Amino acid sequence: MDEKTKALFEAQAAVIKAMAHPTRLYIVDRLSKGEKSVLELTEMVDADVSTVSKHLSVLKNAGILNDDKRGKQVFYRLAMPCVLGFFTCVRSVIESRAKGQIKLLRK
Amino acid sequence: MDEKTKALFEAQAAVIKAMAHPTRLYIVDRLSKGEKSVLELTEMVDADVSTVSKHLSVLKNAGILNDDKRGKQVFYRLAMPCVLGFFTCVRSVIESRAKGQIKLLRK
DNA sequence: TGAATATTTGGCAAAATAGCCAAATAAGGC
DNA sequence: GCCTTATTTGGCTATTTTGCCAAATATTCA
Repeated sequence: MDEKTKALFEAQAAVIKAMAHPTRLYIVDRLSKGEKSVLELTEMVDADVSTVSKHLSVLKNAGILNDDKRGKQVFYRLAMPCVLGFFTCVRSVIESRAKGQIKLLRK
Repeated sequence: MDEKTKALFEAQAAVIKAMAHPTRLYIVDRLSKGEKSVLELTEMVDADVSTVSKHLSVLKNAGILNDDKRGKQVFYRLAMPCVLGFFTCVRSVIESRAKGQIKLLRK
């Protein structure tokens, strides 16, 4: 694998890695309904504000979210709605794996 | 966030996590062209066979790949081609972020 | 049976990640 | 300016992930 290809896949993996966390996935899901402030998200997630803030910055740095400061609050919103397509696929992966396991038991 | 929701997002994150590694992403990309043996993939990836084997088992356990033992070899193939849709989105995330940075410089 | 080939597993050390607390920063209202 | 509220950052430890080597396992062939 040449350097250029390696860099390309590293960049792509970095974006996916940003999504690869239950809390961050949940945040993305919530933001699909519209923008939310850090505090609003913190209440939904039930973790320390600093933890949520760090999750948000991971998603923002990956290019998945945008932020918008208004007054004392920072509102985050989905910059790339295409990531919502991940959910459909991931759910079908889980479903398919579950079905496979049932089949295995029946044999 | 109730327990059920938490479990759901953990399961979903686990699948995405399996994709969140440059080598594994590359493997998925290669397998989109058709099945390959562990040795073939190892040559493409340029890492230890044991490392590649472990990456493959991560992808298999996540339900993304299937394996098929024929003789001495084990052939892996894409079980869920929908994950290929990730690439399109991820590339557009990278492109959009790059454009944003250029804009930032011009201001 | 024994050698050769293909793959997986165990174990370990290095690196990356997560999450909490405390402290710093920023904005608004008095 | 000072107090309150909202968010971010620094720092620390615990946990997880990686990737290599060596060893184990499986399969074919002589």
